[in-house]
Amino acid sequence: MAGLNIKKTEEKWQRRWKKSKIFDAEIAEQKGGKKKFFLTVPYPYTSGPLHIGHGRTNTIGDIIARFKRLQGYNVLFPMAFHVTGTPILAIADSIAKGDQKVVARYKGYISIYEDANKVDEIISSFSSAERVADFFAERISEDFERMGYSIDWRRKFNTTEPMYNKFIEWQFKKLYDKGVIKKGSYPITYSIEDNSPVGEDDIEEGDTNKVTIIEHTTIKFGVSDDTYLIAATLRPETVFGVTNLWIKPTAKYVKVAVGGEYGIVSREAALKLGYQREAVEGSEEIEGSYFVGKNVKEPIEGREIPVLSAGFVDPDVGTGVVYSVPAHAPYDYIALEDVRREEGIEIEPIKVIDIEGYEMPAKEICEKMGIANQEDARLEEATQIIYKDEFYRGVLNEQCGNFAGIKIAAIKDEVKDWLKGKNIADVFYETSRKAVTRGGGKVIVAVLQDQWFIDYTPKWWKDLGHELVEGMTFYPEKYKAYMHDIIDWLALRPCARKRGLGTRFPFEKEWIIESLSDSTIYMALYTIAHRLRQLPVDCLNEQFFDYVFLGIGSGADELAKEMNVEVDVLNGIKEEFEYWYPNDLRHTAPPHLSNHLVFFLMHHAAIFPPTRWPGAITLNELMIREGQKISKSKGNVIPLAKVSELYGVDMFRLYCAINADFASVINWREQDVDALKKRFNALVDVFENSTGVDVAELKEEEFTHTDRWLLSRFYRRLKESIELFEAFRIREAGINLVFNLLNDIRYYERRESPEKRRRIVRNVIEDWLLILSPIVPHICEEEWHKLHHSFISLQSLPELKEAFIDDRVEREEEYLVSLIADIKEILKIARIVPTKIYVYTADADTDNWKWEVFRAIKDLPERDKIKEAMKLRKDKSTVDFVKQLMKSNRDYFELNEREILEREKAYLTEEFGCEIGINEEHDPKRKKRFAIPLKPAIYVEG
RNA sequence: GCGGGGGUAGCCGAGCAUGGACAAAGGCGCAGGACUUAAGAUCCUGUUCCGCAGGGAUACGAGGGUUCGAAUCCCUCCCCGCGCACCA
Repeated sequence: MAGLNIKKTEEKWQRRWKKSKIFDAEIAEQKGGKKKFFLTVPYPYTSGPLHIGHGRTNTIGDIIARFKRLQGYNVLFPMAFHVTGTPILAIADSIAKGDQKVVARYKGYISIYEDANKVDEIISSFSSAERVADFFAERISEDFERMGYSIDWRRKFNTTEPMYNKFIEWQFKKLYDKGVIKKGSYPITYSIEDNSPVGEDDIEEGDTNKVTIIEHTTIKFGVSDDTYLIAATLRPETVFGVTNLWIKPTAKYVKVAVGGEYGIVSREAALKLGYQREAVEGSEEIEGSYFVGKNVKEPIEGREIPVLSAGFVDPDVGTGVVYSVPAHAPYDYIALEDVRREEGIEIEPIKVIDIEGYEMPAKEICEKMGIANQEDARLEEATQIIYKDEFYRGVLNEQCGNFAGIKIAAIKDEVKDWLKGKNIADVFYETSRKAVTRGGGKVIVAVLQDQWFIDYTPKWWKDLGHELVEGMTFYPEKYKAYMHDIIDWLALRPCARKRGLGTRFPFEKEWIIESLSDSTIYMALYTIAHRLRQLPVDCLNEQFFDYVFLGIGSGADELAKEMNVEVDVLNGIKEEFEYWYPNDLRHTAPPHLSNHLVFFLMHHAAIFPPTRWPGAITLNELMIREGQKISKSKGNVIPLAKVSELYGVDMFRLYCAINADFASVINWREQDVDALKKRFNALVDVFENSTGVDVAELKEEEFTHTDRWLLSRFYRRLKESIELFEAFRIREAGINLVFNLLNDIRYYERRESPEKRRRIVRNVIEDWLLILSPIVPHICEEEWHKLHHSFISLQSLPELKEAFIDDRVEREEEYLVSLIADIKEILKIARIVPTKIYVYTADADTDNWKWEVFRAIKDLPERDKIKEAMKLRKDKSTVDFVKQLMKSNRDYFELNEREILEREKAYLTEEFGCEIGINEEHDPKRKKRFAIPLKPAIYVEG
């Protein structure tokens, strides 16, 4: 390693890059200016330190940014910080309250960056959310500098500062004008005890066993003129076949007032209903048994049906009242069988769904599965089977009036709407399973009445979204189709909350814009953020952004006057936006697809004209460590801040680039890291050993075959790598540039000598360093400076010396390698110590015909080859030859085998330690005839 | 349930889109050798089975199919991750 201190080298270049401001992106001069490239990765959320997992996406982003610079683009790669939302606030609150767990965790985080004696002082400042955010934003930006990222830091901002608020307000006004900001009710999982919405993280086992919201339909069954038993169902279309109600006799029921009517539901359901509908009042409690034996009026035709008792009814699921459709519901069928046996009540099932393969579906499935009582757990399974079969294949029959003859899948919602329209049915939300919060509070579904949301359903919007996606590049490509699906699926999205940090909702100030909704088009702000800083924040009103981003309004002069700024300043801002936008590439991770990315795309589609739509999205999978997810609960987090010290930044970057393709998860394994480190060190050695060589020693006319071979490999690999880079196939490019080239060099060195290797590497090192510099910029910068007084980070790709790419030279070497392998194979199997090795080429005097035949049939399909060959030379040995030829699967490529062998005779002699005979007459075992073109016959004497 | 991705040698992991050169890249591990006083590092060789001549057999989750030919295409089955919204 020649004493190169990697860590110091990295720091040195980071310092110099920063000092020389080489990554500050400026608008290129109009004439002869470079093409621009604007690349973004998601801004980090500043609730704590980042770890190596976050490092992958950002590193890939930087590699792309650097590659684009190398390609001659004027690159803008900015960064900002995300602060919006509840987590940072929650952390600050916990620390303020003295929550010891949180305090301990944050002390740990602080001590990653600070001396032990400062920790207490800093943690005490963390009772302010702003301090938390600022502290980590500052540290993260240092981390990023230490990762060698080529970021233009002048444009950084965070999402709670006034400038950003103004920008977000503008965005929401634009959306409001499009009519997609709406207020309405919205079901959500909710904790009664905590009196607040709960997400997956708040629910016990919420991450492993998800709780979703299920929409039930409630149906009213008349007890008297204004009082109803309210049954809940998932299958409202079966209401035509109802024969009775089920109720749990031992459960408590409550009469509640809903509107001007009274409904009877279980006590549990009454409570839930209170969170879902307006003006629900409970009154007296009634024992379930009170209703048993009474009759109620079925709502469609007004039939009188009995209320019966059933054990399977759970008062905490639905309304605690179930209507019975024994023809189609296994539970109902079995319960009714019990009733018949025990009480002698006969009730005929009413069949309402016709489905092939069943006469009476519920009855038949129970008999088939051998289910005989209500306690049988398989009833659930039977229900599922019937439900699915009937949903997809079943058709409503003549019992169902206008709905007869239509598939359930197609008619279900219509039936529901019809029932609602007749004031028979309503909606009741239930959780998909019984759940409690981590604190033990019961989780129910509440309906938020005045929730603001973004309505993504309008057709014009979805159409625009699809159009935008269609015009974009995705890598990996599969995500494009996926994105189309997501756009179709996207519906309503709540966009404001009552709690958290962020921008106040412009139309109702007690709401705060939720954190994903405020991170959709912020890339536009990067283009001008540093310039906006110079304006009073009050200037940043709707007219201002309209003018800068959309070019609309009453004109620059008037606007500038209103803002009290020079027109030039205003137009300078506009010009900068117009230069940089659109965002040419957004690089992020697949988990963002169905949330952030789709909003990013949809909001661009809605707000900006097509010329400002993003160009491409690339996504890399996440990083795991030793096969495990990286998480603080697993205790396997490596902070990004430690990368430099533990592994070296270039090493880390190389690992990120090489270890897995974008589409695969990277596994951070120490074993692999060590292995890569050896390779990396070998690479550095090769560089170090070559930069000192005097260029004057290199005379092209003196290049030998092996020199030319290595040069050919070199330039071929460089050329391939550039193409791979362009296609974002960074892993393959990196492997080519490091592993494969090192192997070529090693091979060369064995054939030649380390001294010659230095010379030849010196000949290509500049191009090599250039193309490798996006991945390992520090070491490349260091080596580059030994040869030039300029930053490699600012260089452009030179014209590749493609003339060195020489198929013939490489084929010749390949030929030699395969010959040596064949000889070794023979020596091994025959266990011979050779005294002399005879090699016979296929063009040796008598066998001249072989090349002719080879040439003649090279382009023919396999099956015609023998026939054609026989036309040329009628002899059985021709058949054998062609068969052999096909088996060996050689490309046709003409080489002068004799010449190669003569040239490499000394090498072969040295390799095998014995005399080599080329095309000599001596052939005691008659091997000569086995020679085929490009594969000589061999005879070993020992 | 909806959507999507996988299963490759002792291990990790390429390749499968465009079927043939795939006994299957690369790395790790293991074995042997060179170098070294030694260790480490580095380099070379080997690492399914059989074969005293460059060959053959079996193999890419399981089972079928298409094909002259399949890790690669089609079907069925088994098994394993992931996302599903108000959460950054």
